[in-house]
Amino acid sequence: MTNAKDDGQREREFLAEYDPRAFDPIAVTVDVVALTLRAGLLHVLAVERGGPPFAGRWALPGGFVQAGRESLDAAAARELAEETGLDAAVLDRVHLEQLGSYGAPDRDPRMHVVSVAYLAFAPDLPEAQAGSDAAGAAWLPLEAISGAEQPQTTARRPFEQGRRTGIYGGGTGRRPPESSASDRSDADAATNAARSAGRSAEAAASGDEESGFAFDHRLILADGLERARSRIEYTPLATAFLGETFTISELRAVYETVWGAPLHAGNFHRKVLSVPGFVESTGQTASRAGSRGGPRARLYRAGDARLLHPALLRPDREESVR
Amino acid sequence: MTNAKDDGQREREFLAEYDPRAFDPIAVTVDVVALTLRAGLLHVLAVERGGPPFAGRWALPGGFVQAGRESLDAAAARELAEETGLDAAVLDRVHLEQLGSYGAPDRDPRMHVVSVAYLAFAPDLPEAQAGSDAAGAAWLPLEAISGAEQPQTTARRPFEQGRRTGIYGGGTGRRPPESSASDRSDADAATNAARSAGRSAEAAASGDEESGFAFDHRLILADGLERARSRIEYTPLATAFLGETFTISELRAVYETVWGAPLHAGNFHRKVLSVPGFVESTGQTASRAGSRGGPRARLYRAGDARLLHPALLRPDREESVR
DNA sequence: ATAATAGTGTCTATCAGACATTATCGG
DNA sequence: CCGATAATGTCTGATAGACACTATTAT
Repeated sequence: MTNAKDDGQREREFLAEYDPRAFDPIAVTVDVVALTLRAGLLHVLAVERGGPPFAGRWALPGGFVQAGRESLDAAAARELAEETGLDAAVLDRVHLEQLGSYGAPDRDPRMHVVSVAYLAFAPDLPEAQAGSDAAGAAWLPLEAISGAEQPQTTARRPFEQGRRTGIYGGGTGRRPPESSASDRSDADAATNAARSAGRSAEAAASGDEESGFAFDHRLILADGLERARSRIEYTPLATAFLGETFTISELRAVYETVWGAPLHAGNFHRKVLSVPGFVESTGQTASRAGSRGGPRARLYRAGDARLLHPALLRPDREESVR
Repeated sequence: MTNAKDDGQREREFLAEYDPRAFDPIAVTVDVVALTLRAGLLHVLAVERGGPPFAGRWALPGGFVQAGRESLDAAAARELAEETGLDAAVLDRVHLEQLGSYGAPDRDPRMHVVSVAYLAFAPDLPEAQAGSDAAGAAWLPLEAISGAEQPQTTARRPFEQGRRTGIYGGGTGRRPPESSASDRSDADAATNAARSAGRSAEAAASGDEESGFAFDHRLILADGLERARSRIEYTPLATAFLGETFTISELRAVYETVWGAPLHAGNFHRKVLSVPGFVESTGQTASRAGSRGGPRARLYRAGDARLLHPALLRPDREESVR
């Protein structure tokens, strides 16, 4: 199929003449949705923009990809490191994966900017450090931002209201339809990348007034949260929110917080231990019990599975699925 | 938090002075992994490159995003339309979703190019039309390309070897370990976007000799295939490979071809009909039976579900999961 | 002592999958 | 007629979830 004549020659000539500036430029940035658990609440890393556009507004940590010098993954890791002030050792324990790309022409008022978004799961980290071009950085509790990106349940904090029973805490089995599934509920369980790009940015160039987020970062955040909820179903990544060792209860708290729904302690316990490779015992026991008593829990560490089989499926979303 | 003083004024001044060419450029392209079923085999749309780099090699259809004028989704749809020569009516029936972004600095010899990859599911379409900068376009049968991106089963064609029983065709239940899971098997079932970006392109700037694909398009294709296998588990998108109406057997053939494994006809039939919103009856019957006889099958069309609950899980991959 | 928790046992409805059966059609 | 297929029925093992119970700890 290929005329092998002197392709190499022609390619070299072509490249010598190639002018990278011969077209309208599009800038490429990475933005990171970095999630962590602090005091039983999901937090997202945010920076306060130091300069225009959107000076003074919150934004996801991120920045321009260094052309010709780094991959997208490397750029995301670099931005995350700059904004958290963490050394490589700690960053090794942070899970980082690509979320999706956002490229509406008007999502940045300066020019056409394509942002490759990343999703990070981090254990509880020290306070954030403001990077170079940011006025400040902080872990924002998600509840303080908006209610729209919360799960389909009305329960905001898992532990507050009357305890429900059952691993998926339904009591009577399935829960009532509740709010007539907003358009956001079409976010796919497996991947929601399809929704990510090129939507005619509702809140784009003007930022999102309600949340205070710059650009379309509130949309990216919402997609990241939905992805996080889905990821912990099929992967052991919930352990990335915890330390080296942890108890089953701590792991359950991760699920309850990310999903926003209480789970049945007993069933969850048995289920986690039954999934091969999810967690492995350390043989040790927590030095102290919980603040409200109870036996001291055994300690586990993350297993070697990269996928959960069978998966830990979320509470039924039957009605919100159509 | 925002000093509302004269932010608007400062933003306008800033934007007036902003120079989009003040930094090293990165080009942004979209590339489409367009899949279809022809004669019972998965085919991918490919173009033969008309000019350097990689002149004469196969590549995924794609091209540069038009700066400031189109979103990523729009660019992908445009490239797909150009390369297939289809009108908007037919393209409406093609499913298109974002797959992931690839941005290794050396993946294109010309300059740093970030490619946003898309995945398309299309019904059987007429022959492809070569676009402007392509020497030719064709639907390539996947088997002719390489074996590496095939599913974990050794079965290449579902219908060939001795028919296995059971919806997931195990006969004795679980299948033997088979090949010791290559590194590719870590591809996540829910989403494999994490693997997509910035890998230090093994076969990057030199293209992939074995497959004949330019750039890192063979990697993108492999990721697209894995995503396709996963997508039809949790979504009704398998119907996107079929016409307006279809029989359950035709739908089963889609699954068998994409997964590369035979399924049990009876169990599959019952399962599909039991998932709410997957398919809905047209009340009609196929005008003719299959080539080898049998009763005429009833015709269905795609239902209104966007997610399958419960999902149609793939045959057990227990051993390949760790 | 009281209350909450860790961990385990058990029961039931549901479901995946193995297997069987009947009716219908093409060759 | 023969063989393959569509569609349905039935059985079994596994599992999700409801519920109960014991032992252990903090307050």
